[in-house]
Amino acid sequence: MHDIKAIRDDTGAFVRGLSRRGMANAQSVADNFLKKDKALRDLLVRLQGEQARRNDASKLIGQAKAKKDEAGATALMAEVAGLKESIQKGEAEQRELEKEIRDDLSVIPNIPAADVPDGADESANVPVAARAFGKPPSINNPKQHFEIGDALGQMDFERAAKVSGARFVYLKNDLAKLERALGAFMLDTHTGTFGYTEVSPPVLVKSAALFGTGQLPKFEDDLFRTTSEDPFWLVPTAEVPLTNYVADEILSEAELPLRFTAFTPCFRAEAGAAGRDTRGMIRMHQFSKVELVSITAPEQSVSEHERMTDAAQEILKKLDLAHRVVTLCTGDMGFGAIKTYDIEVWLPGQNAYREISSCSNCGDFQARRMNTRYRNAEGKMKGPVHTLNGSGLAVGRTLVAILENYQQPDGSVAIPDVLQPYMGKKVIGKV
RNA sequence: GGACAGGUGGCCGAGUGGUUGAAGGCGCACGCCUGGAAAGUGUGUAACGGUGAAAGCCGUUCGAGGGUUCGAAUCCCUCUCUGUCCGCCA
Repeated sequence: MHDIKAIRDDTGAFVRGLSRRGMANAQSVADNFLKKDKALRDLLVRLQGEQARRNDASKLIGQAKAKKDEAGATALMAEVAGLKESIQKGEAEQRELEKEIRDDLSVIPNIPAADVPDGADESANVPVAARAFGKPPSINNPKQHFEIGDALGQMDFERAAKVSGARFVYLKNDLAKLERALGAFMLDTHTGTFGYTEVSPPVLVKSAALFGTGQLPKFEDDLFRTTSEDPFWLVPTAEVPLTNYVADEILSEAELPLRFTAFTPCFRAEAGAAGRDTRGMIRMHQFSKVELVSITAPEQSVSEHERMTDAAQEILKKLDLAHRVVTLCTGDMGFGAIKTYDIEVWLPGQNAYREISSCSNCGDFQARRMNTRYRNAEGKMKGPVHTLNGSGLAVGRTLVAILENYQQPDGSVAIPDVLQPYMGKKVIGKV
């Protein structure tokens, strides 16, 4: 959520930022805000003058009554009665205008950071050379993960379709255990090496939480929800409950940054993704993910973003999986982000790098929506915090990457060294 | 799901229609006192918005939203959250 004052004070920056995102009518969008903002402030000047007169008169009425000056009181009451209608009308107008501004504002995306490359879509994303890791392994006739899983008899899409429909899967035996092992390994790394606090959060949340992180109101179609009047929503990512943990709170500067990690299922309707990644586990309605969230002071967020990306990459490094990192261009970034790194892991079966993590700095955008602020040590209010989130990592896709990168000629799958203690074995074979 | 009790400033806690943005306490800041500290003592300590060069002035806010009234933290309605008990239950 943008600060209307920021739009007023530097309209040019607002328009340029939205234009870089590909919004064609950014200027008229800004003009609309300026017009409504002016109308609201003009209204407030008038309304507050009337309220001040009413308040003064009401105090005088109290004094007159205390002195038994009924005539004086009656005269004052008559004066205030005239103001009443005008004030009530003005207040209704004020509510209406404020709601309009908020509703308009709530669907405007964040402004990209200065160092984010311009571009319309993913083809304009820019690799971060210094973050590249490893080389794709040479594998003869590599199989895709669903072929491997099916041959092992431990990955069953047919039965999942019978029970739940498309985009669901049953994992069994060692593959089910591998998912659990990955979650534990990722959590242990983030808590042990990077100081994140492990959290087991709710995965059903109220609408306000999804507004806070920016999924609502604009992206309702991507979400699953309950049918109740006041619905619960299934979280599309643990970013939602982890970030909203601090919603409507005033934090103290000394406790920042806060770092949370959680291993949860995620639920996405994948509306509009028809025909994409229809085979295998790449794009599911339900998948598990280890999420990273940081709440920081504004001046900390840029370095925290690098640190968070380091933490996510560390998982892939320990698993010895080749990957690269790209800076998303303006046209490919999510709604709330000012800058995003995507981590893409090599999938031999697809002969391609595929996204396995996305780490975003959201600046104060979510903090404004959630109303999360902080005070300094002297107790002075410093304003909204910054928030960041990243996958550390998508567990389902990590499992896919392990199957495809560690596949053996005999159809078995070697278990990466760091996971062997969690799995209690070195190879996954046919049961 | 049912019953009852509650949501007041950074925290605790008074306050049931009138000069209350809110007593008192804690905490915090600054000063006095002290060799230094503690104790004691004095003063000050909300957010958001409007206006203004600034000082300041004005408005709004006592869980949220409506309403009654000249005037609401105080009365009415709706919602929400918390606590306790009952029911149900992994």
